[in-house]
Amino acid sequence: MTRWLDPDEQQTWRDFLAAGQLINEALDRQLQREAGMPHTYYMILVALSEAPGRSMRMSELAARAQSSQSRLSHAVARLEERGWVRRERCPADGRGNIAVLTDEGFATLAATAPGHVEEVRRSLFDVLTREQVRELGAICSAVRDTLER
Amino acid sequence: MTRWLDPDEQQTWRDFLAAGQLINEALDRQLQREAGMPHTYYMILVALSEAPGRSMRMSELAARAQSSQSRLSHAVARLEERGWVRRERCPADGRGNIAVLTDEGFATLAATAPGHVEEVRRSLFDVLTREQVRELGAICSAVRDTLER
DNA sequence: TCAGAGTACATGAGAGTTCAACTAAAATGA
DNA sequence: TCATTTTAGTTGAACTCTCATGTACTCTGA
Repeated sequence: MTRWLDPDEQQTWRDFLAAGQLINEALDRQLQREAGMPHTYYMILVALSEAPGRSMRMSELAARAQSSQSRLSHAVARLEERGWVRRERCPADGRGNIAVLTDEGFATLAATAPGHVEEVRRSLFDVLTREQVRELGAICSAVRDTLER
Repeated sequence: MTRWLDPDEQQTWRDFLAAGQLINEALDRQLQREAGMPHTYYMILVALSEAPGRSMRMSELAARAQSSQSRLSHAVARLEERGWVRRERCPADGRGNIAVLTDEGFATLAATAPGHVEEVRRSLFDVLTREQVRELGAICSAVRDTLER
């Protein structure tokens, strides 16, 4: 038997979907405007910028940037065209590729980060109380732990 | 001055993004598998199914299904090809179009809903305590109220 | 009553995503 | 050692989304 959502759950679910979408749209619009890239590309640059040598194997990068391999592959191809990332063959594993954040890529990131953080605050943190932020953290981390296997 | 995220906020933000994406991916995969449509299309069918006469003006439908007008227009075109939705001219306003859920569309929805709800529970509600669900509801509704203007 | 502004929706191009191949290089193991 | 399997990554096609633009209709006010 299907366990349908009761009215409260329905409401929560719809608010959850709406909130998530509103935030993602705000992020995408802001980054598209300021840096001409979608949020998924931004996450890739961030992940690279935090890696030692600002470089990472493609598959690890996909995991860190929450991207599928295929998506990452296409995305890095675009980022490479813009000169923000470069690909090198992996010496240790002939199958591997290493994505490297270029200086230009890093500069773009540095220039874009403040506006992005501002948008993140505006759309999420400024809306919530400290307590709610804490709760949200616990909730999302629980979801993540469960769904990430 | 940029108000950077402190480490806790960083963690919350990343968990938030990851959780949202995991849930959306789970939804999309499930619906693609079971009904051959993305979640956005499903939301359109749901909105229509709840409207009087299972029909709605395009612009109102866009609002209810959290879609841009353009996206909705493309989506309804596809749904029409599959015979799940039909478009009629609006008698009261020559500019308007009315989207109508067909019987086939309704049947598809009815057939798909149980599996979808199951997925929603698996990815969100079953993961959280009652209390967390309550908190999440308040949080998302606050975000929604703020970002929807 | 009619010109101009605004609204409703569609459409086409460009960009991103997904999915299913496909290539090439390890790893496995008999 | 060699055939098989697994892993890493890319690619192309089909699809969706966004953005800008276009078309048709309605509303407004002089």
